[in-house]
Amino acid sequence: MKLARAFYQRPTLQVAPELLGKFLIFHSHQGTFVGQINEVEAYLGQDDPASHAFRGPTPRTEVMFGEAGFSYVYFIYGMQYSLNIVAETKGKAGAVLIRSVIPPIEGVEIMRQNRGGKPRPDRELSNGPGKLCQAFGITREQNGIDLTTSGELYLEDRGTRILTHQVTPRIGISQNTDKLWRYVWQGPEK
DNA sequence: GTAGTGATTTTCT
DNA sequence: GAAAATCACTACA
Repeated sequence: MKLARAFYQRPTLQVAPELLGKFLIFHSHQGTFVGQINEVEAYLGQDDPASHAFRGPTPRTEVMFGEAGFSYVYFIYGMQYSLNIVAETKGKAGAVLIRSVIPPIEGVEIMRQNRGGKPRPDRELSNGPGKLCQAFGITREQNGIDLTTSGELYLEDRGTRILTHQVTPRIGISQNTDKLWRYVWQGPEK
């Protein structure tokens, strides 16, 4: 079932690990994409220098200060988009970066086309924040979507049980790297 | 398998 | 003007 507002309206560090194993679903004009989340990172606000929201709200980050359960999509390194899910309550910044969805469940052929049409193993399609957005066709048009009311983009719990997951420092940042706010799930049993 | 580096644009200082 | 929550390609082992 679709995750409700209450799931997101909790501390970011609590929401982040619970997103592991959930399904990311996106109905675009291209078709339907589904993937299972297996890697996330938590980004706070005032207490996290690595967060975009650290210096207070700006036009880019205002959605992180808004209601929980919204999407936050930003452009980075002149090349790629990244998808976040806003947590915490209204007025308090916090978001969870969706780093990876493995395996791609639905729309795999369209994902491969979006990723350049080159022959790649499935796990190469969406095992990174930039790759996942490219595969799903997510851009800033998907910024600020309410995941609890939208029929376009949302998260779903299909009853997956997470037995164990790893906790490590976050990737690609240069500040606050001593915090273990990256959560990695080994994925479904093979 | 690992290591090094260029691409390219949004955003804030 | 500088830095950035990344990726792909190349070289080499």
